[in-house]
Amino acid sequence: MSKVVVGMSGGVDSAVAAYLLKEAGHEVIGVTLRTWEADDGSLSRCCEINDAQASAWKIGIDFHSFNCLREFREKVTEPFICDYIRGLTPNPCIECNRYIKWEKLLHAAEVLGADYVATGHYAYVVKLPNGRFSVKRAKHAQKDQTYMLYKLSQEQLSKTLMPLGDYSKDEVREIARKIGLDVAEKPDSQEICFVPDDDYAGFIMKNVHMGSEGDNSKCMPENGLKKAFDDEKPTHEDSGVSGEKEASAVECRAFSAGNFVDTEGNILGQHKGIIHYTVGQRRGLGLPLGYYAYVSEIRPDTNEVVVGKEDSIMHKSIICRDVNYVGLPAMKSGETAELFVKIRYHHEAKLAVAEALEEGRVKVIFEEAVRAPAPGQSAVFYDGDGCVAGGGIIEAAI
RNA sequence: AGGGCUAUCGCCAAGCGGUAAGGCACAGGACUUUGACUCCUGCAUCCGCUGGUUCGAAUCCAGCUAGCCCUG
Repeated sequence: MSKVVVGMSGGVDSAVAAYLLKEAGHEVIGVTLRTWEADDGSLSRCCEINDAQASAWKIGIDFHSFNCLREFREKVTEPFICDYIRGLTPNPCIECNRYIKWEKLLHAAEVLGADYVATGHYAYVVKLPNGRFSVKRAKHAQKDQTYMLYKLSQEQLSKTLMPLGDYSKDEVREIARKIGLDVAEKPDSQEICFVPDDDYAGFIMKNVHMGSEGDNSKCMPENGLKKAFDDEKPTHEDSGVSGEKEASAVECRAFSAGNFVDTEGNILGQHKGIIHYTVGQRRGLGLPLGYYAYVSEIRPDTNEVVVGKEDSIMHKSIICRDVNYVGLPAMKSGETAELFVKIRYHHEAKLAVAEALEEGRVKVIFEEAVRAPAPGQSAVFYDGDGCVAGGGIIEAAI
């Protein structure tokens, strides 16, 4: 039997996962990662240590907590803020899984002498005939959690167990009740774990460090912003100027009011600042145009939010970058594959053809136009055996 | 200064004497391990103001006020 570190968030799923592994005869150690603690002392919903520890106690396993406060800020929170400032729509859970949960859990496993890490995801880790590891949707899962896991490395997946693959949520709660876990009826988590009040824009305002004495160039997260801007600009390729100065200008504007414009450039009204919007958004625009108006594009360089009718957010193809290959060996430039692609967590995967481009990019052409692909979100590719790859959406076309 | 037109929910807008459609916006809820989308519900006892005609007016009449257009 193996020694397994189980990442325990404080919720039912991970607690039951720990229980099942113990029942299967493994030596199990519960670990909670301290990721985020707000000013008022409240914890992120992903690291409720007291609940996790209580569950571990009940199950009868060792328990440790690891401090990841700094890493979480550097890898999740600050990039999250920077992305919004750049007019993107980040998905912090995906970054967290790759750079915090798995990385720190594996580190914990190393420290504690464990062979595997385990989580409470409703999914399977599978080893394919081609020798690669992939994550596959659980049969009974009403929700497919593999979308959030596409960025995991082969190394990480090779050491991962997901014991809940064969269970439904109801069964998991039933088990939790049976063994007397206090968290058995705890509601499912929702919203961003470090933004419990569902006000992500408020979170950004609170956690961005505004410069003092009129020094606008300092309104940025403590660090990480420079780095974020050194990456190529995703939607506006060659604006010529680059570097910190421009970055600061763009960034400060992201908090200021600007114009809503239509595709012809007509001014339709005033927006509250770029960070409040995401591509595909309809509510909260305050534009009484007589028809449903959606955000079709966010332009950080001019501080404009482009708005249009539904057809303006329908796109037949997208370009992704930093594609991570999971079940599929890395595609060579020019190579194509017919796959199913999901451009957001909810929603079905849609039939598409992926064509590998240069520099880890992939162009995805859908059979039918998809609704509101948002730069910053991820496109995850699937075939019959689960997740084959995925990447960040740079831009939509057509 | 004269002539004409218009004034109905935050915006647009039906209504044409019988007791206020609709769309957008907005609010609340459902859904939801990201942001969104979607879905459901709510949203003018009152029709620029003041009088008048009528059993009865937002709808007809008069005056006033405001805006728009034309003329000098």
